[in-house]
Amino acid sequence: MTVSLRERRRQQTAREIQLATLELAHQHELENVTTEEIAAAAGVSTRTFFNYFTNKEAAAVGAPPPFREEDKNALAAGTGALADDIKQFLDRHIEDLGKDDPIIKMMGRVIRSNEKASGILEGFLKMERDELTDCLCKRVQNRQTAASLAGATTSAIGRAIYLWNHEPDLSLGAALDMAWEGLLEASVLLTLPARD
Amino acid sequence: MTVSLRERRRQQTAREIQLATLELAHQHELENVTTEEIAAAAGVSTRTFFNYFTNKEAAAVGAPPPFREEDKNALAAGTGALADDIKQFLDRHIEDLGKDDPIIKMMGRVIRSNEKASGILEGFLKMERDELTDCLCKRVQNRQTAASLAGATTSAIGRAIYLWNHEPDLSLGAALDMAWEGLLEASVLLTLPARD
DNA sequence: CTAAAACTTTGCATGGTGTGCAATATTTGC
DNA sequence: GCAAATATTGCACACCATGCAAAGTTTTAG
Repeated sequence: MTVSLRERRRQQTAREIQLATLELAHQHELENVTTEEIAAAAGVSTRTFFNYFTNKEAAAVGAPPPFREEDKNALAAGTGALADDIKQFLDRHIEDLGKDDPIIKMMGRVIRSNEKASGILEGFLKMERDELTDCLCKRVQNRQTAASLAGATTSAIGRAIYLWNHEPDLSLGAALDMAWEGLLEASVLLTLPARD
Repeated sequence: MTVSLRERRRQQTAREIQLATLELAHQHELENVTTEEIAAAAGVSTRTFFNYFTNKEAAAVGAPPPFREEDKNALAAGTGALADDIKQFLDRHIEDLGKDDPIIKMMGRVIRSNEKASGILEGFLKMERDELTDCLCKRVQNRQTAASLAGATTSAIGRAIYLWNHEPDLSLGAALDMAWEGLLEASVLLTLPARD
């Protein structure tokens, strides 16, 4: 077997704790929920809760799905227009995110109302941004350019999730398309010499 | 007088607490410093510390200088190329930031090693981003475009501060120029139909 | 100038947070 | 099965953050 029973149980417990955290946070706001309540809801001791997550905000955020190696390689080695290759990369990643649909929706609410949680997410996003910057450095020479592209790209994901959370009838993919259009139009405007 | 004695003393105390926090954090890492130590170093009681800031991370971040109303108005009403008007806006803001030079340098270190602190800063930055988005909505029709521009702009500030913190011989203004160049080049690359 | 109103500082009590440690229980590889 | 590795748990402890009430300071107005 590829993963041991132990490993699977660990993942399982971590997920149960995250779900318990998000559900309680959804009902009472995370700040009004104690770690004790979360642990009880997840069926573990308080101490075990802290063996999995250092605090309830980290439990709410969990471990966001990472970029796929294959997608990163495809982006770094791509030969199409840069914008198209990045968009394809984003589409693939958004697809992965969509699989955790309910978790992400609940998380969105928590993060908008909890600074500590948003800081923890920001930490993950920063790592992703750096990862993407390194990857894009293989397509563009200047590191600042790569960093700017990576920043624009990850914040498009952020805006897409925001839109999707606030517009009930929008699919995650459609929200990404809107955010992406906005990014492309912004790029055009920034390169324009004179006003509209 | 424009501000009362009370108000001036409040600002003063807040600043003393922030400085005490940053100095202690600089020596021992913020997480190893207790609120009690910070309060003692700032010459106030622990309870008073909490009357000013809800936690030590907030004390480290303090209250970042806001955008100037005049600059926002100039940007919203500007008639030059959008890129030029935004750059001018940024230059003015960076000038304000430069006035708190030592504070920002110390803060940078704290924020890079403390998730809670970076979440609090992220909260301020989000407010600035939203402010800028509203402002740019007067120059561009599509809100997603404005949001994308605002995101790219504020993250250029972030990258400039990062560069300035890591390259000893770089002025804050020069760092902004580098980050800005990166953004412009990224914009060109995103609008290019085929590969370089 | 003074007295009441408004606000600030402080100590104390209290309950939640997060870690180290040691005992107990479970899984794994042999 | 059994020993090694890993997980879970209770307990103790230090720190964090808030409410409250008493004491002190600044402001305002007569």
